[in-house]
Amino acid sequence: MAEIPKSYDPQGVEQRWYEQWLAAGCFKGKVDTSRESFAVMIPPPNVTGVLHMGHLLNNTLQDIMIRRARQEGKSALWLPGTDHAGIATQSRVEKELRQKEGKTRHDLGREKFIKVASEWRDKHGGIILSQLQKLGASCDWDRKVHTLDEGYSQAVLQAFVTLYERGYVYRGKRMVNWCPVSQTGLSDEEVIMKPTQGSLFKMRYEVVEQPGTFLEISTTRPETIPGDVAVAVNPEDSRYQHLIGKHVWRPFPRAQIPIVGDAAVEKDFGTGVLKVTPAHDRTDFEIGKRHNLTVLDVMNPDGTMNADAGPLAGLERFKARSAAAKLLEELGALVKIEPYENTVGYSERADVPIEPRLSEQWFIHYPKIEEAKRAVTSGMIKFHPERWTKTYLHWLDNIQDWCVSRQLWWGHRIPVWYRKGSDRNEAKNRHVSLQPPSDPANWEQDNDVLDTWASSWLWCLATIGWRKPGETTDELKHWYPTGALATGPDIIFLWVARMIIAGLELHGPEKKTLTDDEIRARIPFKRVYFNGIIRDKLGRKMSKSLGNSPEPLDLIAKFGADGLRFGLLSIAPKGQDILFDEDRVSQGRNFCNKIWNAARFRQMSGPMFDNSSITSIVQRINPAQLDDDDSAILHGLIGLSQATAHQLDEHEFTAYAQGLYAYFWGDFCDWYVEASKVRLADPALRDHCLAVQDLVLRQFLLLLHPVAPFITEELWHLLGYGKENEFIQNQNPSDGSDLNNAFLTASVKLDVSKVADVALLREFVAEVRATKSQANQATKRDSIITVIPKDAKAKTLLTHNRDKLGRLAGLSEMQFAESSGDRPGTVCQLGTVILEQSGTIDVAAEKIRLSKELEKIEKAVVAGEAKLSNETFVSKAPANILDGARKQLAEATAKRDEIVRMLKTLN
RNA sequence: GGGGGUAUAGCUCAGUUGGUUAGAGCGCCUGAUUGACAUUCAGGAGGUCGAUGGUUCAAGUCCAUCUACUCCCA
Repeated sequence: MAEIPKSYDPQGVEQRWYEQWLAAGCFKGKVDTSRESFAVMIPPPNVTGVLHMGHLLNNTLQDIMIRRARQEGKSALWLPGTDHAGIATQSRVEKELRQKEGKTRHDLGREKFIKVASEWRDKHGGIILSQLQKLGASCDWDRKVHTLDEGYSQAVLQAFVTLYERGYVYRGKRMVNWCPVSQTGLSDEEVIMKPTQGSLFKMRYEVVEQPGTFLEISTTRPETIPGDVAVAVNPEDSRYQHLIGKHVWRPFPRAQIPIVGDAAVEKDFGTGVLKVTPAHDRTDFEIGKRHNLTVLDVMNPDGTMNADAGPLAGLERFKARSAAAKLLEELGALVKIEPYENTVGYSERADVPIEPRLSEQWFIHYPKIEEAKRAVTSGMIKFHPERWTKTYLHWLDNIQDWCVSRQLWWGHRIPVWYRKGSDRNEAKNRHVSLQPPSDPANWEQDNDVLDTWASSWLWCLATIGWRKPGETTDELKHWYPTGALATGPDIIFLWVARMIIAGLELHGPEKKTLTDDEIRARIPFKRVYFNGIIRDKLGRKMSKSLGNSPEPLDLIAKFGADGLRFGLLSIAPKGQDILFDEDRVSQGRNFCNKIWNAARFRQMSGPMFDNSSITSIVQRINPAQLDDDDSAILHGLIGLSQATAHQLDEHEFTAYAQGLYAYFWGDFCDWYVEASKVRLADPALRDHCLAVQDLVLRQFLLLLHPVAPFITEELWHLLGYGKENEFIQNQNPSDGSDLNNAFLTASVKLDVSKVADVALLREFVAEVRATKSQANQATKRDSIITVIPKDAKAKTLLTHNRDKLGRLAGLSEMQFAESSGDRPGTVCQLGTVILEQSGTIDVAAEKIRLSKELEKIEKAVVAGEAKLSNETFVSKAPANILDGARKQLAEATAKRDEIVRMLKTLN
C-alpha cells in the first residue's frame, strides 16, 4: 500500500475518483423492483443561471440523501436536468441580438428566433450541471432532461390539453400583471412587491351639477387620469352620499364622468374619494364591472401612453406622470404633491414596475386543492422543517387561478388553434389538441407560450416518462413517488405546491376526488426538505451587483469539495437562512485534513491486516485485552451509527455533521488515539489496539461518506477496506446493529459502564493539565502528582490507567496518599490532585483561583440543598432525578469542603 | 392589514418528549511543537439563555403579553 502523504490534497483525489465512478456507472439509476426505490429529482437550474452558493448547499443535501440510499442498498436515482426559463432566456437572447446585430426578435421572426435561442441554450445551458460534477454530485447524467426536450414538451402540452378537457383551463379577459419590458403577462408569483418612494398627488375635480363644488382626490398615478371613467365614494359616507349619481369633470381630456357609490371605497383612506380607472387597476376593474363602466385603456403594451391618453399620448409612462402633474397644475386642479411610500409590484425578471393590464389570457383553475392540503396535513408528504406547512396551507386557502399564458416565443407554444376570423372566446371555434387541425389553412395557432412553471410542475412525472394520464412506464412505476425533494422555501408556491397538484390530478385516471391511498400513489415526493437561503456575512442576499457572492469553483479549489460540503452542512441551520463566512467553511477542510492524518497515523503505527470486513477486523480484537477506552470508543461508535441513521432519516443534517465531528475529533483523535499510543508501543498489545482503530475508522468512513464522498472513498481503499473496482457507495453503514452482532459472535463484550469511567478519567486529565498550566508546568512531561483518591474504586481506576494518564497529562509519576496534609490541590471527581513543584506557590494567585472556584461550587451546593429540602420535589420527582440530585449534592459538598480546607492551609 | 421566523458567549450557531454545574466552531489571551496532523495540541477568559408575568417539585425548553430584527402574502 502506498504511503499516505502528509496533508490531504483534494484536487487529484477528487478528479480521479469522479472519473472512476463515472466509468463504473456508479450513479446509474437502474429499475430493480427487488429493491426499495429512492429517487431525487434535481430542482432544474435555469439554463441562464450560473452555479451559486445556494446550488452548492442544495445539491450537497441531495447528494447526501442519494448516497446514503445507495449505501443502504436502495435502487437509487438522482435525475439531473435544466429548465428552459422562458422570460429569462428570451431576455438574454434578445439582449445579445440587440447588442451584437442591432436586431429585435421581430426582425428574425419566430422560427429563426427560436433557433437562435436554442443555440444559445446549447452553448450555455449545461454549464451548471458540469460544475456540479466538481462538487461530487452523483447524478445519473445519462438521464439528463431539459424541459424543452421532445418528450417532455409533449407531456407539458398534454397536461394542458387534459386540464382543458377536464374543464380546469379557460380563456378570459382579465387583469394580469403586465411587464412592459418583457411585454408579457406574469403570474402573481413572479411579481415582487417592493416599497417604493413616490409621490401622492392631491387633486380636485369639479362637480358638474354644482359648479364651485370640488371633490378632492388623491392618486399616485396621475398619468392614468385619461383612463378615469368615474369617481367612487362609499355609499355609507355622509360627506358624499348626496353626490352619488351626479358627475365630475375629468380634467383631461375634459369630460363628464359619473360619481358612483361602491362599498370597496374605504371611507378613512385619503379623502374617501377614489378615481376609477378600470383598465389600469385591479380594484377599479372590479368596481367598473359592478357599475357597468367602460374600460378605457390609455396605455400601449410597451408602457407608453396611447392615443386615448389625450395630451399624454406618446409619452413613456413615467414621463407621462410628471407631464400629468404639470398639466393638473396648469388647469388649477392640483392641490399639492407630497412624498409617499407605497408598495409597488415589480417584474421579477425585468425589475421594472408592472402594469395591471387587461388582456386575453389562459388560466388554470387549480384542481385537487383539498387533496393537496390533505397530503401534507396528514403526513403523506412531510415538510422539513415542519413549519413550512403553514405557509403552504395558507397559500392554498387563498389560491387564485393561475395565468399560464406568456406573450413570449421561447417556451411551449399553447396547443390551441382558432378558426380564422371567428370569436376566440367561443369554444366551438377552438381546436385544443397536441395535433394541429386537419385543415390548417382555416386555423391560426395561439401566439403565446406557457409559463415555464407550467412545464416544471410536471418535473417529477415527465422526467421519468409520464406522457399522458393513465399511461405509465417502468421508471414511473418504480420511482414515483420520489423519495425526497430538496429546494428553497422561496419557491414553495411557484414549484412545490404546483408539483403536488399536478401529481394529484394527472398521475392516474381522472377522478373527481381522491382517497388517501390514491393520494399516496399520486404525490410527487414523500418529503420536502427546505434548505435555507445563503446570505453574505452581513445577512444580505448574494447578488452579482453587490459582488458578495464567492465563486463556487474557487471555493472548491480552496477547501476541496468534501471540505466545502462538510463546511456548508455544518453551518446550515435547519431551514434558517445561512450567513456565509469563508472562515467557517475552513472548518470542513480542517476536518478532512484531520481525518487524513488519523488514517496516516494508523498506517504508520503498525502493519495492515485483513480489513476486508467487519468480521475480519473484529476477529483481531482480543476480548482479554479490551480496556476501558476500547469499550468506551466502540460503544460510542455504535451510538454514532444509531444517531446518524436517525438524523439522516429525519433530515437533521447539521446534527449529523456535528455528531461526526465531535466523535472523530474529540473522542477518537484527542483521547482514544492519544491514549492508545502507550499500547501501540507494546508489541503484545499493539495488534489488538490497531484492530479497534481499524474498526472505528472503517465505520466512521461509512458514516461520513454521504457528505464527504471523495476522501472517504480514497481512505477506504488506502486502508484496505475495499477491493479494487468496489466502491464505498455500496457498503451499508447500518445503524450499528451489524457491529453489535459481530461483537456478539466474537465474544467481545463492551462494558457500558466504562463510558462513565472514561469520562471521569478525561475530567481528571483536564484538571491536571489545567493545574499544570497555572503552575507554568504545561510544557513539562515530567510532572509529579500526588492523588488522594476519593474512594477505593477511584484508586483502582487510576491505577489501571496509570500509563495512559502519565502520557496524556504529562506525568512522570503519580503517587497516592491518604490525606493532603496541609497542601493545596485541585479537586476532581476521582479525588484531590496535588502537583509537586520545585518552586514556591504563588499564594495570592492560588487564593484567587480557589476563591473563584469556591464561589461557583457554593452556588451548586446551595441550589442542591434547596432542591432536596423541598418536600414536593422529593415526593414528586422521579427516582433517577432524585438520585442524581443527591449524588450531585454530595459531590459538590465534598468539593466545597476540600476547597475550604485548602484555602485554610494557605492562610 | 394577514401569516411566519428569529432573539443563548465578542461573532456565527447547537441545545428533539421540561430534569446534573447551558455547549460547539471561530475570534481573543496564555502556553506547547524532534515522529499523525500548525489545516495541530493543551489551558484560560467570556453567558442573570431579549423583557415581564404564568404553569410546574423543576423552565433556555411549555403558555401569555411586550420589545427588537427579519421573511412571506395582501
